[in-house]
Amino acid sequence: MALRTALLVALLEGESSGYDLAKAFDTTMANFWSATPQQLYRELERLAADGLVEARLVEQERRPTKRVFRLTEAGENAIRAFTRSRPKASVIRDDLLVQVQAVDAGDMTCVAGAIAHQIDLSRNKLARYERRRERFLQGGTEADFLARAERIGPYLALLRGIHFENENIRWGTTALAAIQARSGE
Amino acid sequence: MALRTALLVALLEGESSGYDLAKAFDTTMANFWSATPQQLYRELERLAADGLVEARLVEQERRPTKRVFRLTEAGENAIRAFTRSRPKASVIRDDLLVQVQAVDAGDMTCVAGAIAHQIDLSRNKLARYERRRERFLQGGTEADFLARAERIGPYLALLRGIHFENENIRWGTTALAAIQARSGE
DNA sequence: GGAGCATACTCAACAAGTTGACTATAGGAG
DNA sequence: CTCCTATAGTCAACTTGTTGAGTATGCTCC
Repeated sequence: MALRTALLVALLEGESSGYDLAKAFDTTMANFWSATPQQLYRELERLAADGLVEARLVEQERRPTKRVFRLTEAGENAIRAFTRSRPKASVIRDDLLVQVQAVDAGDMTCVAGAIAHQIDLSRNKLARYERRRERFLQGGTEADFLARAERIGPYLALLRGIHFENENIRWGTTALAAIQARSGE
Repeated sequence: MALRTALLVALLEGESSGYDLAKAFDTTMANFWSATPQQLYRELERLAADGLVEARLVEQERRPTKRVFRLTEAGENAIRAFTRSRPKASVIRDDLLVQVQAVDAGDMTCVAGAIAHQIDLSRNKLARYERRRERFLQGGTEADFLARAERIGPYLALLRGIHFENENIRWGTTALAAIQARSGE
């Protein structure tokens, strides 16, 4: 039942269609919540049935009609209630780390390749995050932003993504060097 | 089908019962793979049915008899094959970050409490990881260990956990300060 | 003018993960 | 002598998450 709240929280950014949410999830929430589009559509149905979101049809000029969803008051209350609950322990499942754990019994070259690839992905993510961060800050300092902005949650969550990807790159570099030294290339 | 490989990799440490694996998962794999005991028992059944692990009963002195599982050659081959496959994108689901994203529309004091709690947990984990690290190094340097150890995978995976928890603490401290400054104390 | 791509979904089937209750043995606390 | 804890599991029901296919509109590219 936790995808529910992740979806509700995503709708804090304003009303949005399932399709848009699916994309937004990829960019803004992907750091701390993964979900496929199918999950979102299904859960939005349920949220609407439970009255936490409201749907309305929007006809568009040169595109298919879409259904946009908006938080109801009940939805906002659910978010408040959620922030008062103890967060469940986070879930992580990372194939790459399983490969690393098994590296000595496996194919070192391939695992090294996988780490290198991961470093690349992290660099790209980091670049996107930094751009997003600059849009938040608009030339000011972080301290300024945190003191004055209307909402700081999305910025703080983004900051975590930045820290995370930085660490990914740092760790990856160390691990890659160690494995390459081993496999004797 | 990826819990399979995580389990096989856990069995690289030596034969072990489902119960032991459940605990080992908590300490050594929990950094990058979460699973409940029930999942492990069920998956071990399947692995045994598929011939990737072998089970045997071990009677004990003052405890219930247990079934210990050991990798078969087929299991070792499966691990090798896995390290050659492209790792699937990692999955993360973190309630705490959802709360942070929603902090402006929620209960700031509670979210701050949740972050503080998380920092505590991370410090504890970190302490445990550092102790494990020292057992690996046995007084030597990291470079030495990485050059000479029989297996470096478990150490590198542990290192990632250490980096991760360090970052957790650093980010949490920043986020906590920002939120507390906001909620006005 | 057909192929592919982006938008905007729906449906069905299956796989994976979670929860709670239950069975047993044995040790120690009070 | 009962309760609590740790070991060592099993079973069933349920919820979530994943995958693949299918529908429909309209744009652009060649």
